[in-house]
Amino acid sequence: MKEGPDIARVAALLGDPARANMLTALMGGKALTATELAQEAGVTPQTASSHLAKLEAGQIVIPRKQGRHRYFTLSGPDIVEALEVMMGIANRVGHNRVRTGPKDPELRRARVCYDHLAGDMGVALFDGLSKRKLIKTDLNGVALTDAGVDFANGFGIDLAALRQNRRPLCRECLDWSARQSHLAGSFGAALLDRFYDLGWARRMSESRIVRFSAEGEQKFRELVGD
Amino acid sequence: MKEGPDIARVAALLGDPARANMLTALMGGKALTATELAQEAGVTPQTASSHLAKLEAGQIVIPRKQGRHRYFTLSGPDIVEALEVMMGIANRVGHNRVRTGPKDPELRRARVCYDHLAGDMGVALFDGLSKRKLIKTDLNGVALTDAGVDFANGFGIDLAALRQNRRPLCRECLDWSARQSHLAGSFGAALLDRFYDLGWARRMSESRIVRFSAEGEQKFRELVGD
DNA sequence: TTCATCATTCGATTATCATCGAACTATGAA
DNA sequence: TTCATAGTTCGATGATAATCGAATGATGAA
Repeated sequence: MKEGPDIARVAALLGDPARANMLTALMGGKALTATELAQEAGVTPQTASSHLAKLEAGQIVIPRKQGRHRYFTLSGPDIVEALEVMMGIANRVGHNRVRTGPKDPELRRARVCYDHLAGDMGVALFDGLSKRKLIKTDLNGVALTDAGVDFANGFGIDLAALRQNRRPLCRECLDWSARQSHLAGSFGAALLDRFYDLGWARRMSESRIVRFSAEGEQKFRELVGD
Repeated sequence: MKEGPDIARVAALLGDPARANMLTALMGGKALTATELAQEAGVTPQTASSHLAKLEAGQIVIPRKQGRHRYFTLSGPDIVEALEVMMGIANRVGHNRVRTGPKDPELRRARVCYDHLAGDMGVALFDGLSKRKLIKTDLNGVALTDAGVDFANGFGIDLAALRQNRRPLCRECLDWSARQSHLAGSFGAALLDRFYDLGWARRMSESRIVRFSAEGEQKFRELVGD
């Protein structure tokens, strides 16, 4: 006992409902102000301020001052990873929130998972790219095929730039709502960016929902080979 | 807000020091009894029982009754993953436990990370296999090379059997003590098993420490090309 | 059966912490 | 300057939950 790093301190910081709501909101990838986070968490600004001070002291979030606002972001990809894993666990053991709001169906359909597409359409994307043999999955994980490289270039994705990053190009990410994998990694993020740029989809404000336009969805269906 | 699975409930279960200590102990891979876990956590049996009831209700651990003992194990690999990620975060932000016991140096040298080798020697293994080009790391992660496959067969590892499993063969796992990657996945686990079988090393009881014999260490050094 | 050990339940205590009202500071706009 | 908004600090309140002593049930050993 008394071995190693202190998990409890980190876990306790994620273990309060108000803080968990804030962090989940920050998984959207956008920096949010203290008041926005207070609303997300459903608490008063005073309470939110106290929570944010704790999260900041624990180096879970990083504040950035701009004018009279303070914008908060998650302190690193490891935080995202931790939240993702815990969502997977919570989903597996059936720890869903008591009230599932009206936004729930849309969320399960298409949402942003920090920077890539998740939900049913995220899973469809993964399956579609696999079926078209643009990505392949083996025991070592997911990888882009030669055909996939050609596709990426044709689709307007600069693979060379992505490779600059230390981050893996392709990564599986367990989708808590669909119980299947969707595509993460820098390639997954780049795909979603292209969907935005092409006008196929856009982020709903104040939410993780990704809404596709009619044409956008049709193009998407063609892409995944439906 | 009010979207998705309830992270907070899971995180709160991991967020108590006593429970975190218990779970860390279970990362050793062995099933432990309630009293053993009470000792690990540094609390009385009554308190431990209360914690274990909570963990069981939250499906974080699974009890198995045997005689008058109750043996507990982690409920799935996702729990291990969550604990690992949180250790990484805790280490990054410097949340180490206040008292670092006398076992600390040995732990940092060689310990079991659920089922594979971690610590300095775990990192040395990863580096050694890379240098000998038995494994390779690219943007898609770690993979066994052709030479690596030959090596595994010669070393007494049944890759065909490992492939039965859905689990990835090779996986990087961030070592919290060395701040570098060591080798996880079913191949990583199989390697450690062989070290045990060959008598190179053995598990210390009541701890995650892996202790190498003198000859064992020498063989290990040859293996990693020192 | 009798005894010892493992584990749980109950009850009481204690400490921690989330919460919010009120007051205060800081920044920007008019 | 004056006003409005963003955010924090302080203090009080209330609820939750961790802890352990004592008692109870359950299993195996003698």
